[in-house]
Amino acid sequence: MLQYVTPKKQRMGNITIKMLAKELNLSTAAISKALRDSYEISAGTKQRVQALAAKLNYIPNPYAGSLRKRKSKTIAVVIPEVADSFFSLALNGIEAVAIEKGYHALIYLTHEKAAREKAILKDLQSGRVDGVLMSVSVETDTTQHICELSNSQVPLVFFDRVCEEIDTAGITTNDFESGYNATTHLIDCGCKEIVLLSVSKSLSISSKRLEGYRQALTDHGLKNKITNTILCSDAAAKNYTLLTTMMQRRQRPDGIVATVEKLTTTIYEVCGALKINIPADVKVICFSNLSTAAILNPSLTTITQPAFEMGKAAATILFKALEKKNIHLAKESMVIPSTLIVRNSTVEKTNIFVRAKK
Amino acid sequence: MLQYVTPKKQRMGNITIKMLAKELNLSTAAISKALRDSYEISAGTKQRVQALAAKLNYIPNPYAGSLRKRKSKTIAVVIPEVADSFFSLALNGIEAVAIEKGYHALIYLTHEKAAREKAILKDLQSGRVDGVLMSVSVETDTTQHICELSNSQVPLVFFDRVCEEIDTAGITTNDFESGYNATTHLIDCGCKEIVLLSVSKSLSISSKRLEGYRQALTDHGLKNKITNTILCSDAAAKNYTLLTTMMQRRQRPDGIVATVEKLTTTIYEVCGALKINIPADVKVICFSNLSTAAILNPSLTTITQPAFEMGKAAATILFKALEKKNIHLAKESMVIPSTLIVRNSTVEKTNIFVRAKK
DNA sequence: TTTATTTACTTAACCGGTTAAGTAAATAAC
DNA sequence: GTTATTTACTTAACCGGTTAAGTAAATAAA
Repeated sequence: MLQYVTPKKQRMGNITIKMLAKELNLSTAAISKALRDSYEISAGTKQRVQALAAKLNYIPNPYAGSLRKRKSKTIAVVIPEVADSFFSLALNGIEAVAIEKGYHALIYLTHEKAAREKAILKDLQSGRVDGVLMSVSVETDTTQHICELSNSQVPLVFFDRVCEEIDTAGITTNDFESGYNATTHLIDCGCKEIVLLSVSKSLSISSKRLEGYRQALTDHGLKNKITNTILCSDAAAKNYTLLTTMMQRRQRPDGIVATVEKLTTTIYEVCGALKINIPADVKVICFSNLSTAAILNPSLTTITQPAFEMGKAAATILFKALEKKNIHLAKESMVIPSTLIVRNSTVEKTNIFVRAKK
Repeated sequence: MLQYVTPKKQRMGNITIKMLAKELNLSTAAISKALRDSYEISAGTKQRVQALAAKLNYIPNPYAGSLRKRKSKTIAVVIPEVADSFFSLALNGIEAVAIEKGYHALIYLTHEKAAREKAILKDLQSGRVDGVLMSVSVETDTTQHICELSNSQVPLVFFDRVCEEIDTAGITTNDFESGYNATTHLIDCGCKEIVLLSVSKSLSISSKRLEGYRQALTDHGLKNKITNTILCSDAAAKNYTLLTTMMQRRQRPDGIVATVEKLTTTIYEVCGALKINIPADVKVICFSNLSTAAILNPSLTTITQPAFEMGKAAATILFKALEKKNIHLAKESMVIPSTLIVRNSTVEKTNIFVRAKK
């Protein structure tokens, strides 16, 4: 029953409107209109056209329509990488909305390279997409390429890593607060020597999280520690060295705020190698969407961003702009709060396993 | 210096070949040829055309060319989900090759639904893409929609989850062997009551891993245990219940082979809740690409698939087929082996942290 | 009955490129 | 000096749809 009968040799190209027209002795215009259920076509003709189209499995060529209508029904998603919980969840949210709206999503990875980002955005001025969702790369320190995209009438919505110089919508999370809360949590846990690990100086999220961190230290009488930050890189090996040095210095940190997920592994490995106990010797909190945070050794206290929701919100706003004209995108910006989830990397082991939710 | 000077109000649409032609008093054909460096155009004219194109930031409309050339320079990637280490790494590999070849990648998520998969593949018959890379959904139990895509001249390459009824290339890993090795590893570790957790009955990878598991049990005198398998679902909560029941039954398993990554969390949580010690009471090995496997509690023994390489290989083969005609795709199939990485979930804790590689 | 309107189409232009075929002028061959 | 060839283009068709404008026949209004 599940067997598939090989169909008779199919024509080379696909079925076109022209073929339907010839078959039914109608003009291509009539076919086009019949398929779009135009009032100009009689019910009977519509029936015949639609029946034949279904029978021959007619599927319109999307590019022909795109050309004429100057709409591609396609958006671009430009992100630094996809092998990252935050971005893959966000992409998931974006795709969900796109599918629902009948749009297609092109994916582009910058791998944190400004040059790649520039090349991608330049291509996107071609009319290939109706709009762009993006999260800027770590390397991005100029905005000209983004400006040029904006100037060529392509609606753009940022998510997470926004570019504030550009007058458009940005979906962010409460980075300042989160940085503040993460730091305060460590302070509450008794940390005095808190270090912040960043991965960029220019990124909006980095500087906001940093500001939150500094404010928290200031508010809690640790203002003299606010320069306790370390700029990590993209290379895990480099970071391993960097963190090893850090954990061996005279005034060893007793608290770490990691502003990016991928530093988690390195931190755990360095502490493991140096026999530094988490959380007894050093408490660790990470900005992370790792699904395995709860089952790490020890389980990881996180600031968890609403990744899926942010992707969804960004896409929703973009489509709103694509559907209605004259939306001032900048006014559509949103902030969706992150959640601080306390686990064993900042409090003594209780070994409580939380029931999987939903 | 990094300041961006707002450009003079730009024209509505983009620059077209027609505009360049008018400006230079040439035909559109001449412009087109000049831009493609045709021998039919004089050096001087080419210079002028290219200079003006650069000055006005001319970017060709991709859909106009696609329509005429019947090539979209775009491929589709159809995968069950993206928030999964294997697929995001594979996507990464795919994108790397696509970019290099000047192709664009559309991403489609089936969310393991056969209906979504069908709708997507139907759309892809439109000429939207030149080729398709896919990993079938768990629900897929018929092949008609895939046959139809193949029949409409769209080259298709499977990766990981192949569909053997279709005569095309498939990039897989050594699933049988991996199932065999995983099971043998547990047997070597002393397990007698080994259970295999699957997520599908029909998926090629599932059945191969299962066969490997059964062969291993048979080869080691545990043939009577080969029906010790549990079919899990997509819902974490359901699986939690399922596994809780399993771990409470009279003959409790002392070894678990989880054939999918996402079961890891549930297994750890259930064992945690029931105070079952891993690896003392039960040893666990997972098919997984989790970057955090090494820092889990306990660190996780895995069968790690070459995800990035598989994506890369699949894309490479697809592009080969797109560039040269008459490639019999089925003959291009490849098997890239997975790696068994022993960690603390199957052997007594040694608390060795391995240095981050690379 | 005559004119106005509606119905159900067709014609043709258009989207923005590519490319086969044609052509005038310059250069080469005889 | 005449013909053949090459150079450097132009013209026009084409890809596969959409849509503004036109039209013949049927129906409604005057």
